[in-house]
Amino acid sequence: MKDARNIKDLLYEQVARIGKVFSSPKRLELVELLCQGEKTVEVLAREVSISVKLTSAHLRELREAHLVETERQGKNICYRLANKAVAELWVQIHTLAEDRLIELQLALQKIATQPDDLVPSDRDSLLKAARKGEVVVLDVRPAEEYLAAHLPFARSIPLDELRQRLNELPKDRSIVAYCRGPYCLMAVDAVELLKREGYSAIHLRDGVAEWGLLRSQ
Amino acid sequence: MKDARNIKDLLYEQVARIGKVFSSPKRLELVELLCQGEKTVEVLAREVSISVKLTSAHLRELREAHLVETERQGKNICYRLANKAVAELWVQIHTLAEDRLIELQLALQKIATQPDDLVPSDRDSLLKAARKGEVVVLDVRPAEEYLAAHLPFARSIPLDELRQRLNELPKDRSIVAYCRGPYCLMAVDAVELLKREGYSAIHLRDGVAEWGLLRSQ
DNA sequence: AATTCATTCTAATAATTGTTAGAATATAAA
DNA sequence: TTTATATTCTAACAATTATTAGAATGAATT
Repeated sequence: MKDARNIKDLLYEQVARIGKVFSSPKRLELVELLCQGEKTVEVLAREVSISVKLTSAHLRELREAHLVETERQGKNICYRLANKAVAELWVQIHTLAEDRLIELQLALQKIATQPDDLVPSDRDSLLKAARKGEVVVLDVRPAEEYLAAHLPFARSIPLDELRQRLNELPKDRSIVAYCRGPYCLMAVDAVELLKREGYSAIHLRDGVAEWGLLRSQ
Repeated sequence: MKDARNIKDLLYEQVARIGKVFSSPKRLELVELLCQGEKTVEVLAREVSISVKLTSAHLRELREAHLVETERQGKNICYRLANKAVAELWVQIHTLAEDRLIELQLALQKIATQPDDLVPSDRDSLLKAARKGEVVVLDVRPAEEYLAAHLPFARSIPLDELRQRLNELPKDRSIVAYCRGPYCLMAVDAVELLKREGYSAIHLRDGVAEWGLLRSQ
C-alpha cells in the first residue's frame, strides 16, 4: 500500500456522501416522507413547505448518494427510497438523536398533550389486543400511504376525513392512532379530536418505518 | 397545535445535529477511531493526519451533539463515545454506503490484494474454528485498543511488532488478521507480510464495531 | 405542431462550515 | 510561583452548501 492516507481519505469521503444526506433538516423530512411510500416532487415540496425547486435540489442529493430512485409516471416523476436500509438508517439516526439530545426530548414531550404514548415494548401487547379486536389501530395518514404500508390490523381514516367519519369508530374500545412517526403531528391532532368527542384515544408515536414494515428493495 | 411547521422544523433540526457529525470524512474517521477505545486529542490528530486544533474543532462538534464524552487524565483530555449506539450508527452508515455507492465498492476491492476476505456470514464458523484452535485470530491494532475490546479468542500482535514476533505464530494453521474495520489498512499490510513470510493468512474486514462488541454506555 | 405542465439544470447570491493562526485556560512539573 | 504542556476558544478567511431565479427539458394535452 503506497499511500495509505490518500486511500483512506477517499473511502471516508464516500461514506460522508451518505452522511451528508442526513445532515439537513429538510432532507431528513424528505426521507421520512419517502418512508411512507413513493411521492412526486410536488407532493414532497408541499409537505415539507419549501419550493419545488429547492425540493428538487435536495432530491438530487439523495439521488447522487443513490439513496432514492426515480420513475416517471406520466407528467410526474416519482421518488422512492432505493432500499429498506435507508429507512432503517433514518430510524436509527432519529432514535439516537432522541436518546442523546435533551432539547429534542423536551420538544417531543411538549407535543404529547399527555404522556400516554405507547412505547416500543408495548408492541406485542398492542398487536395481541388489535388481533382480538380489543383496540382499534387507526392510521390517520393519507390513504395512499396506508396502501403502501400500514401496521397490522390498522384501519385507515385520513386525518382530514376523521371528523365526518367518527361514526365508523367504536366508543367502547380504545383507539390507538398513529401517523408517519414521532415528528408527524397528525396523530396528535387525531387523538385530540377523538378525546374531545368522547372517544378513548391513545397516541402511538411510531410509524411504519419504526416498525420496520417497509418492503425491501 | 398552533404552528405545526415551526415545531417540525425544530424537531428535524435537532436530528440533523446528529446527521451533521457523520457528514464530514474526518469526523467519520474520528468516530471510527473512538470505536476502538478512548483516545486523547493528540493521538486522534496523529491518526487522522490533521492538526490538533482542527481535531479539537471536530471533536467539539461531536461533543455538542452529545455523541462523545470527555475526561481529563492528567495532562491529557480523553475522548470516548457516549454510547454504544454511536458505534452502531457508524457501522450502519458505512454499511449502507458500501451497499449503495459503486465507487466505494470499487475502492474497497482495490485494497484487498485477493478477494479472500471473510464475509459476515462466516462469523459462526470463524468462531467455531477459533475456539477449536484451528485458526489463529490476530488483532494487529495497537495494544491499548486490543485491551479495550477484541474479537473472541483473538491474540494481539500490533502491526509494528509483527515482523519481530512472527515466531509466535504457527505455520500450519490459517491466520485471520483484523484491525479497526474495512477502512483501516493495517490488517491488509499484516496479511501481505505474513504471506510473504510463508504463512497462510486471511484478511477479516470487520472490526470490533462491526461485531457489536463494544461495551455499552 | 404548439402549448402546457412538472421537473431539472445552470448560474448567482446568501448562509454555513472547514481550516488556520494567535490568545487563553488549566493542569503538571520544576 | 514559574514554566511547560495539552487543549480549547476566538476570530479570520477559504471552501462548501443552501437557496433563489431564469432557462431548458421532456412528456402530455390541445
